[in-house]
Amino acid sequence: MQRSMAILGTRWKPVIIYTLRDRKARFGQLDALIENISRKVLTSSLKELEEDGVILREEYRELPPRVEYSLTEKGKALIPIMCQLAKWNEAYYQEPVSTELIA
Amino acid sequence: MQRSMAILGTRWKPVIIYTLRDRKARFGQLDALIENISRKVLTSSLKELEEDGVILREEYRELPPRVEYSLTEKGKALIPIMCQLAKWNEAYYQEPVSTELIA
DNA sequence: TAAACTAGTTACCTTTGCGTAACTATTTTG
DNA sequence: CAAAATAGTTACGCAAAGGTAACTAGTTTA
Repeated sequence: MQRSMAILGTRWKPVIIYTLRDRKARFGQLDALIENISRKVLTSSLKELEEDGVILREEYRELPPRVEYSLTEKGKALIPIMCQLAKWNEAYYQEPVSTELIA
Repeated sequence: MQRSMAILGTRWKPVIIYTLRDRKARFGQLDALIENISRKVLTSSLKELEEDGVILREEYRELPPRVEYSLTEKGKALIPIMCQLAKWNEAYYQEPVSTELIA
């Protein structure tokens, strides 16, 4: 469990994986699809998830450049888990104790 | 998903929930069961998870004092998810890229 | 020639997460 | 009287996570 958390235990990485559950996506698409994430965190999270074998980065040497991100087999194995995590909140949602805004 | 991550998106909270999947536990037990966690992070994580309705804190006014932590219904709903997350690592384990030690 | 598009990078800063170690309060036990 | 046990708290500090804004490079389009 601790090793899983060493890979996934941040606010944004599970959101990125969840967003890639049913599509490949380009950098700019991820930036647009995921509300509130900054490009900087997106860049570094993608890089680390690639190093950890969860996502695949494919660079097409075209003009303008195109880079597509998708889940590896290891990453795809997380899809049902991420979906359950997303549903968990919907089922048990309560107003946050601290007034912390989340879009 | 972002709301789920606002509650769970840290390295230790999922580990705490996983540890409580099949038992109530006292503070000192959790401290002993979870390798490498510090008492300080344990304290603050337990407090926040209680505020978020995931765990229940029961204080028995005895001597010496006894406090038991367990999962609420909302927390119990996470048990299968946490178990799958733990298994995910075992199935897809590879040597970490960065030499980051995890017990 | 200037603007737009893509996929970032860079600099700078703030906040959160986490660690270590020492300390507290209360009562029982030796 | 001192030590042990329980459940923390407190002080201090470091590193990682995260945010904002400006900038880069190469090419296509107006």
